[in-house]
Amino acid sequence: MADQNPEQGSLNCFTCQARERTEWCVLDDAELELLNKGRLTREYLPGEIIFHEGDPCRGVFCLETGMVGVRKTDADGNSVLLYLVTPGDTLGYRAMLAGEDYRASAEALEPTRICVIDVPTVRSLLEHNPALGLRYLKRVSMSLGNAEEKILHNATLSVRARFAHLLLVLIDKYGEKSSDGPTEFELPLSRHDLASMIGTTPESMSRTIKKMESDGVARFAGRTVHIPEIEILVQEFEPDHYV
Amino acid sequence: MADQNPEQGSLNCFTCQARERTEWCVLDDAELELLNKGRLTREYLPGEIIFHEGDPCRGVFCLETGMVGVRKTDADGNSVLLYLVTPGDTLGYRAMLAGEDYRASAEALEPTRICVIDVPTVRSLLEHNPALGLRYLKRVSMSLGNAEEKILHNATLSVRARFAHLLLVLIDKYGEKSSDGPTEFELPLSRHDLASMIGTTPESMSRTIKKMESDGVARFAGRTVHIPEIEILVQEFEPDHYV
DNA sequence: TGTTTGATTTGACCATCGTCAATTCAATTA
DNA sequence: TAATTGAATTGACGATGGTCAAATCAAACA
Repeated sequence: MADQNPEQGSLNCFTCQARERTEWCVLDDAELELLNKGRLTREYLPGEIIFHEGDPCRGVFCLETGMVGVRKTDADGNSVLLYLVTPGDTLGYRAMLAGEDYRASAEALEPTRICVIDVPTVRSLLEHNPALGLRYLKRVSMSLGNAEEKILHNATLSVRARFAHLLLVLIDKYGEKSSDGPTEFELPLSRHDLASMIGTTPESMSRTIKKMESDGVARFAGRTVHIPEIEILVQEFEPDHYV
Repeated sequence: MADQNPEQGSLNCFTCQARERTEWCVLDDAELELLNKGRLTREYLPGEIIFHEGDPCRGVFCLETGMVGVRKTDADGNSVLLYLVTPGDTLGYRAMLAGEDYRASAEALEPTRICVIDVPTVRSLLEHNPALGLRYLKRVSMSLGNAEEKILHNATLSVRARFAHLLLVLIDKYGEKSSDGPTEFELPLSRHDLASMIGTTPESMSRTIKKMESDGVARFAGRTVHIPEIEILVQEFEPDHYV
């Protein structure tokens, strides 16, 4: 794990660019001071583990730059990639709020700069500012809604439909927001990780991509994806969706 | 929907038997008064819908007696049964806390008695009592952890292993808590609903049950299940678990 | 430029599981 | 008791998608 490096990025919570996009936006100056004191900045290189499934919760992580993947692995080594965490997102709050050990692990997928806020600080802030709790409640509840949707999708949709859905989500997050017409964007993930996001194997992922190309739904060159018509992708996911 | 029936069950939040097991246990008398005022009791017969996916959130439901199933259904009519809600559980809080419409529907599976607390009341309580928010945070966060685990299980385990796991969960909730030796208990669900809890079809459910019987793992007579040795069931779910 | 290494793709195979249709079972009612 | 109804089971079939092994590709490096 790389050491703290105050040269780049913001020096503290007051000047942090990401703050307005995080839960902390509801804190007043005194509370920000507390937050800042309970804070420690860390840097990770791709592949480095931020926390492991089963580890006791160390606090809440605020991602400043880079990208983190949240994975859950079973005894046989099978795993799913549950979340991609990007700047402005918080990480590790589920375990903290549930009062549990981590039930998933977090790994840097790119060079990543993160602040860790220790458990007592977060707990104290939560106990004194109901608005912060409400913020987290909203976040966790929406996340639960998404997880439940994923359970339904995985149970009822084909690999191809799930992949179409994943592409739409990734476009929404990493691509330009043109709702129709041709779209081009960069996948932030390897084939292996794409596969584990939709609960399938790299082999099936490959074949699905190939089939989609031959059907003219999308073109893949390495991590670059070209989609001639977004609407076609939507119909892959919702067969009865009409324009 | 049956009308309010004050003859049976508790008359108000102060005398409610279930209260100590709910989030409301952190409220003081003044807050309980408010809760009680924002409350309305309803009764439902099996099959009756308490709320529908897409409906605007009406509040938080407290289950006093009976049982409710929370289902999520897609455009093609495929559905999964996400939760079984039993007395002392709360229902519908996810949508309320996320500030969303319901993203699943709730249906009475047995004759059921529920209190509804309207949105403004819950919101007011949450804004003034951080402890209540923390309670809900814990509940939603643990629920999210379980949902994420389910995503992993559905992606990596066979129907049979998932069913073994479901049986263990149901035994833990509805059976006697003997950790070893023979166990007998009543399934609270039809074959169809068992299937939709693990994301499969009634046909596959039937065949899985048949296979488990012929393997001596369990015996099924209608809704009565007899398990000669719990540990065998655990091994179905975790093949490398050792005694 | 050749080599190494890991990612990706392809091929071959087949197990699991979903689908559809028919049958059996069980509970309720005429 | 016979008839009705919906749930559960069984059979037959095939598609989807997983597994394993081999081949190919691409990036980093000597």
